[in-house]
Amino acid sequence: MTGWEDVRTEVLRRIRAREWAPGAVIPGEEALAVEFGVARATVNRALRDLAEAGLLERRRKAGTRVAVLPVRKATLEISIIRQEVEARGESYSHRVLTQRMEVVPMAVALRMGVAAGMRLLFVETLHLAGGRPFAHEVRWLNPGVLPGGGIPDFGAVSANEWLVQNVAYTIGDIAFSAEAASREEAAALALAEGAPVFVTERMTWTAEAPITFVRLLHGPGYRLRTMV
Amino acid sequence: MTGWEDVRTEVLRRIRAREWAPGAVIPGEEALAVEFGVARATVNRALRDLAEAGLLERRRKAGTRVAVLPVRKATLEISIIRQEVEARGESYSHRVLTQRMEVVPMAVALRMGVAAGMRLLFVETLHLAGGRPFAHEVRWLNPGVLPGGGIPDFGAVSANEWLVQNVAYTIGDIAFSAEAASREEAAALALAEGAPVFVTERMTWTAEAPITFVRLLHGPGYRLRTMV
DNA sequence: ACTGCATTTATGTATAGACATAATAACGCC
DNA sequence: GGCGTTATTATGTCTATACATAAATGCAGT
Repeated sequence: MTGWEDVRTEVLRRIRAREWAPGAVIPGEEALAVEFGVARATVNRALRDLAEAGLLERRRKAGTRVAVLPVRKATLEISIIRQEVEARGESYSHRVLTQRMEVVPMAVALRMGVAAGMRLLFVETLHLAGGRPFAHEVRWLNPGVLPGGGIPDFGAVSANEWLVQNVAYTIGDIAFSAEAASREEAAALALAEGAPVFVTERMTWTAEAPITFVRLLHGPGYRLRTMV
Repeated sequence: MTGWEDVRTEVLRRIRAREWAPGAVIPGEEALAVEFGVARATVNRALRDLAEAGLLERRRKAGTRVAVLPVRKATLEISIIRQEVEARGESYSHRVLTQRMEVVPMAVALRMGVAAGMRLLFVETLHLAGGRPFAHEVRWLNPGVLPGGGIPDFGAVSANEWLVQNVAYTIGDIAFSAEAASREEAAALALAEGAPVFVTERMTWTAEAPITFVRLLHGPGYRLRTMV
């Protein structure tokens, strides 16, 4: 009955009820531990959790205070396209439209942090849900990171899925935006030119080298949702 | 030198190096604790952290295994528009275009979980960065949750900021999409009709009642970024 | 074989005590 | 008063131990 989640619930209640006002310092861990009749470590676990959620701000010596402007942190699950399609109950397939070594455009070279004029593997893929275009993907891939040296067969497994399973786990960053579809993009997705598309751009690194830059387009109707 | 973060680093290295293959069960906490010369609680902290990141899957009794398809979890910081504008070094201002009690459209009533035909407070706001339109906001607000009963002055503080600071902390969900701007939306944002707009829709609840439904539009050039 | 119960086991969590660390606050010096 | 040094203090983390809990496994009885 007195686990760290109970402590978190009670602290959350006090924040919501404004018993502890935004910006105010709340009692120390020691004091709360005594009050709730638990160990300090238990209070610590609860407060740390709330701090990670952005509701509390903690600093050594300064104590813990209720966040004035709680930065809401939403968590997105970036799933593999096949999973996403299959979760909708549709059958997934994909077609590789282009696959060749190509000189990277300046814009991509800058984002990937490689020298301008460098040749990287360029892969263009159309993802289909139930036979209809679902997403259009353009990807630049650093062949240096591919294990075995050879270029895998992206016709069998999609590039993203292959990378996730075969290249070391990575760090990266993602950006979302809305753009008007270019002529080529519109054609691939069976849309009118200039139609609004949802753009996901993902840059991925290992500790040392850039792995891949992906630009993924979804047509109208696509929604990216946060988890609860 | 042997903190939980060191343990996490080493475990992460083994996953990346495929010393522990995806899907494979890794040694138990006890064994790792002995190997690393730390307490089991320290190993637990490290493994729990990696599990939260989606790289490990843990089940009681079954043990800990390396995730086969690691669902990448990206975290977004949903900041207040004023902060976002000021972070760009531009001056923020906003204009309330409409504010009145209005019968909710069916679509909004369904999402908010209120009865069709109910009257809610409707607020339409234009957010400006450096005097230029930055975002267009449409909001339905449940007046029942407003403390004091009166309707606040959204001309002075923006609705979002006021709510964050004055209403109890809440739960909600967010969805993003790309749409074509309607005639009215385009006019508000000084865009051509049909231009692609980045749409953020946010639904917020307290434990009991719906608080607000927001539809926020950003014009071309807007990018939503994840944190590292 | 099959079903249901008991056993075993790995993770989940709680605890008291200790030391580490960062940052404020207090002090003393010029 | 202003500035640098030291003391204080709240959080951060580690340890050892204990018990809780979920779930897979094995056993027994039908």
